[in-house]
Amino acid sequence: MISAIQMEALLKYMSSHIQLSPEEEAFLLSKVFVRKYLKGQYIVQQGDVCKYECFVLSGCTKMFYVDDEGQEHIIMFSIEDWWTSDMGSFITQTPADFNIQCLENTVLVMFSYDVIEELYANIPKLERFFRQIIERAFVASQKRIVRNFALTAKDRYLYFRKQYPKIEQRIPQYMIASYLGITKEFLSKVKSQLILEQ
Amino acid sequence: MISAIQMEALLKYMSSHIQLSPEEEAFLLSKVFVRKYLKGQYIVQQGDVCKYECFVLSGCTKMFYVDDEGQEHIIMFSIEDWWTSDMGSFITQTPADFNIQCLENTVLVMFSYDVIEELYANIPKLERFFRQIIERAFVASQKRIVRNFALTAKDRYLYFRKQYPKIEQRIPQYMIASYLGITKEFLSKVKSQLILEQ
DNA sequence: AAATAAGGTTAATCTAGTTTAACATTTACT
DNA sequence: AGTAAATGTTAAACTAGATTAACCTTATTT
Repeated sequence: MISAIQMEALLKYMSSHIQLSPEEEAFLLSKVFVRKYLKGQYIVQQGDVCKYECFVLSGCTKMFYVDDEGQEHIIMFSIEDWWTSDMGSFITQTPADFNIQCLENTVLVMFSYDVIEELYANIPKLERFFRQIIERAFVASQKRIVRNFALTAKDRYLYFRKQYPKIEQRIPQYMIASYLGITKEFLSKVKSQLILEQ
Repeated sequence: MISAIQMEALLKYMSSHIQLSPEEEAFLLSKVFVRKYLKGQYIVQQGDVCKYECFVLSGCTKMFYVDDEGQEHIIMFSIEDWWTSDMGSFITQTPADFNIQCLENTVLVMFSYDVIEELYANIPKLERFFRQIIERAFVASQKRIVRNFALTAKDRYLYFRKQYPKIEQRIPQYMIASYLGITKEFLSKVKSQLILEQ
């Protein structure tokens, strides 16, 4: 279900945030499993219930919403050592508003709803850990709302490039445009202006 | 520090989400205090450390960011039975990016950083409760990002009006415009178009 | 009741970003 | 290597929403 190398990667991530006893680590590992997806495959589709919170061991995903006009709006990317799920769907176990799709071949550790609840019940430290992760994600989300209001497209792009240099390398430009809330054509224009400036 | 009526209001809210024993309730109440603010007063100012998570017993607040041009961007409003704090500042105990100001005379139950930690340590149910609150806030924040991308100003306004009819009544229109990410002039135009339509 | 301040409206002008469409470049596949 | 598909660029025409500025309406204060 989960190889020694994968276990190690997950525990290494965990231990950089909380200290688990060997028993707690073993308990955690006994409850989760690993799943591999190919580039292009969907982890969650709009309308399905999101059954897992997924920890990314390797690869890259995008979470996005498709609006009434069929336009895609990218909410977030996830790479190694980050999480992905439609949390709204997961916590209520109702149909998802968002899609999650792999932009590369991707390996995930899958935490089901019941497993998460069991882990919270048995290892209070883990509930604390997840609370803190979500707190940070919420803060980041609020700050993104403000940036979208207060900054121009150019400054949002510069911020993204500075904040997520690793992600920019791996992802087609038209998806970055979608994440920034602008068209690919306009991002292209912004980039050519930036080149002229320096 | 906290009156019987105020205690009752806080416990009523709590009990609609979690079940606390009388001892746990008493412990909680012994750790918090109530503070009253007048209309216009600041609970948190950009640059200060946010020392409390505040539960709103009565009144109304706005949280906002002031950008380099001096423009105000409203992130959220809080009314009765909701929480307010600059969570980014609170969880790291570093200077706040945002301001929180009272739009009416406001009565708050104040949870300091140390008290929150103590409550988490002594009442695991409370940590669970706060985790769930933040999960929901995060989901709402992500959905707001998507709405800001996918909807026109008019549709964002209609959504706001439908979702928060009570808040709309209490708040000047120019602040709703700021929350929606548009100018007061444009919101005025949107509203007059809506009147013509029906 | 007048005066002031705070909030809201209207309209003309302007601009950041969109749309459309044609073309260029890179990547992946046989 | 050659072709198709995916990604990126450029430029002209357009639009949602911003800006400016003048005016109107409603509360609040004296």
